[in-house]
Amino acid sequence: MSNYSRQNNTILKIVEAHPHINIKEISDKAKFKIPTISLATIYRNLDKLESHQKIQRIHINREFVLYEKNKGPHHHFICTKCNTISDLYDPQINVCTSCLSGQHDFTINHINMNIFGTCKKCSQTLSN
Amino acid sequence: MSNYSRQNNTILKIVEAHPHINIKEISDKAKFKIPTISLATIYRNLDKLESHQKIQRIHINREFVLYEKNKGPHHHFICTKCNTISDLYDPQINVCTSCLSGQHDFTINHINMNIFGTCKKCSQTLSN
DNA sequence: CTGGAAATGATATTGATTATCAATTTAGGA
DNA sequence: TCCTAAATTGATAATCAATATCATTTCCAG
Repeated sequence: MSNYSRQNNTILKIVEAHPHINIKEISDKAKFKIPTISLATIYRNLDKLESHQKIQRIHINREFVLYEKNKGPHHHFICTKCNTISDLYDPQINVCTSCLSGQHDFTINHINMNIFGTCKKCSQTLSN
Repeated sequence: MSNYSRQNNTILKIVEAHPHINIKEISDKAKFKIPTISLATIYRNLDKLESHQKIQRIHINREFVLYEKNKGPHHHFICTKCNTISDLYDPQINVCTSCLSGQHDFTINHINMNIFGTCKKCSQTLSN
């Protein structure tokens, strides 16, 4: 029993098929599969998929809103030259966050970390 | 020689006087000082102050855009119950970030970390 | 089947931010 | 002090992502 509509399944598959994807790209790909799909339906289903924890919405400085499939806790590196985004699962981060929660009088639900810099490829290209 | 306009100085003082402040509050306070000030002027000067590194703009999950005076590198804890924002200068974070930059093949320019959770006060209130 | 709930598509609306442009202010040299 | 060019401002229009509305369609449980 698929509790989800065709539109919903289509959108989920699209998000799952790309490491990070924005609304425009989701919309284009969804309309290729279902030409009549409405933008409102896309927003609605992205919201639903997120609240059902099938996908995650990530925000990079207001400029970018991207979706990715739920990969569990991780962080992002953004190259400010080529705008490439990489996932970071560095265990050091977890060590760090457990330190934090021990040192402060608050309980942590989740941590959102964006690391901005220059990727290896762009560093090499720039040294011309 | 103040290279800055009255509007600019007024806006800077307002931002400096509050730990974290949003556009609406800035606008209200600025209009109290300069009733004819335009919203466009506020946006323009906030942009200018940010590019001159007098203030920093922080983004909390697209919902909130806040301004704060330039306090150097730090991070934010957001209580999801009362929406209070606290600055974090934890040295562990710096240790962590230098680890990161050593372990990956990218150079870090800056790190944006938002920690979401429940503050002490709200934790106590909730245990009723 | 059938009726009510849920989801959709089309479109209008909202709200934050940016763009435009004429009018005003500012700073510096004659 | 006066004058001009550049910078800034205020008012307003335009943009754009996201949300709201609502009639229509789809989906199931009975």
